[in-house]
Order: sequence, then structure tokens, then C-alpha cells
Amino acid sequence: MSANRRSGRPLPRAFYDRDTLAVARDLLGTLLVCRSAEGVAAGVIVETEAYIGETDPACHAASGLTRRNAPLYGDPGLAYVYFTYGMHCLLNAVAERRGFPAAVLVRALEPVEGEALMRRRRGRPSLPAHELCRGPGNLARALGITLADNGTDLTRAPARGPGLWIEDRGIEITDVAWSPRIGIRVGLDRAWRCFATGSRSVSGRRTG
DNA sequence: CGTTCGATGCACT
DNA sequence: GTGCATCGAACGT
Repeated sequence: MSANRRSGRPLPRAFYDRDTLAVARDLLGTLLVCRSAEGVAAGVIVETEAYIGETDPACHAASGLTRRNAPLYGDPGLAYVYFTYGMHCLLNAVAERRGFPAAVLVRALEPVEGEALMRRRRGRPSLPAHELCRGPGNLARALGITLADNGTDLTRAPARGPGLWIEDRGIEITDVAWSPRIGIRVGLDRAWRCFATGSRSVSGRRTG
């Protein structure tokens, strides 16, 4: 990955209003930022997964609209956060046009800001930086993302106060691979996981 | 290195 | 009552 260029520029809604696989690919290298009363925690996205439509058996919309998956049917650029396994919150960015249920799961970050805060939240003081946000449950915990963030507009960066958004920092990730998605029992025929091959923060296997 | 397994709570059927 | 888009500890090789 290359050096920084810009800062403070949230990705516009048009970025998310596209084919979900393109969104999953292009989110690599962008910066996920979470600001709370405790401070700012942020990292470069290095691993994503696409969940696309009611015909994707692994997508939460596979059985149609429910109260839980309603955000998937909403505007692109919104956050879809859900609770699973009794203890983890997972963050998605809603993609494609309103009414078509699709999203990109953010699975791993390389920490850029707030490592001390991340360590405190993870409760593991000696964790190396590249493990702080490895895995979707871990990164949500490290950034302080909860169900309260469900439905947040990721295209808006408040000037102050709490906020959750994704920025373009001009980082280019060129070495990318695709693999089947992790942790699901259906839809394994689709290679819809996208990750930076060179990053130690990527969960699971680092080869496609 | 690898695999297995328990924790834990909620939406959905 | 069932099944998780997970994690980390425990154990086997």
C-alpha cells in the first residue's frame, strides 16, 4: 500500500450505489473511522466480503425482508450492524440501489489511529497492532461499534462529536485476491471475499 | 502446525 | 427451540 494523500473526505453515496463486488474491491485501502467520547479509532480496510441479494443463500436477505435485515434494503452508504453468536457485532456497508438488499462486510483493518484505545477495548494489553482489528468481531470491539450504530450514514463525517464513517485517503492497494467467504455454510461456490494479500491484519488464510 | 469446542443472546420460525 | 457472516482456549499431530 502507498502513502497518504488526503484526509477527511468521506466516500460519497455514489461510491456505494454500484455493483457490490466493485464496492467490496474498492473499499480496500479506505479508512474506517469511529469517533466517540473515548476518542478516535481508525484503520485501513484490508479485507471485505460481499453479500448480494435474495438469491445469495448466505445473505441475510435470503429469506426476504425482516425487521433485522431491513437496513440491507435501504440507501447505499448506510451501516448495517447486527449482533451474532451472543457476543459479537459485525459492521457492513450497504451497497447497490435502494430496495436491492446487498452489503459489504468489513472483516479486517490495519490500525492507523487510536491503538491504545483499541487495546483497552479489546482487553488484551499486549496484542500486536496487526491483531487488534483482525476479524469482523474484533474490529467492531476495537472501534467501539455497537448495535447503536446500525443505520448510521457512513457518508457523513460530523465536524465534532460521535461519528462513524469511511474516508478516502488516496491509499492504493494493488495486490488483491478473492476467495470464498469465511464462516458460512452456504454460498461457498461464490468467491466474494476480497483481501489485500500483503497484509498481516487479514483474517483466515492470506492466499486466494 | 492443525482441529474441536464452549460461550452467549437474540431474531426468526 | 434453532441457528448463527465469531473468537479464543484447549487439545491433537
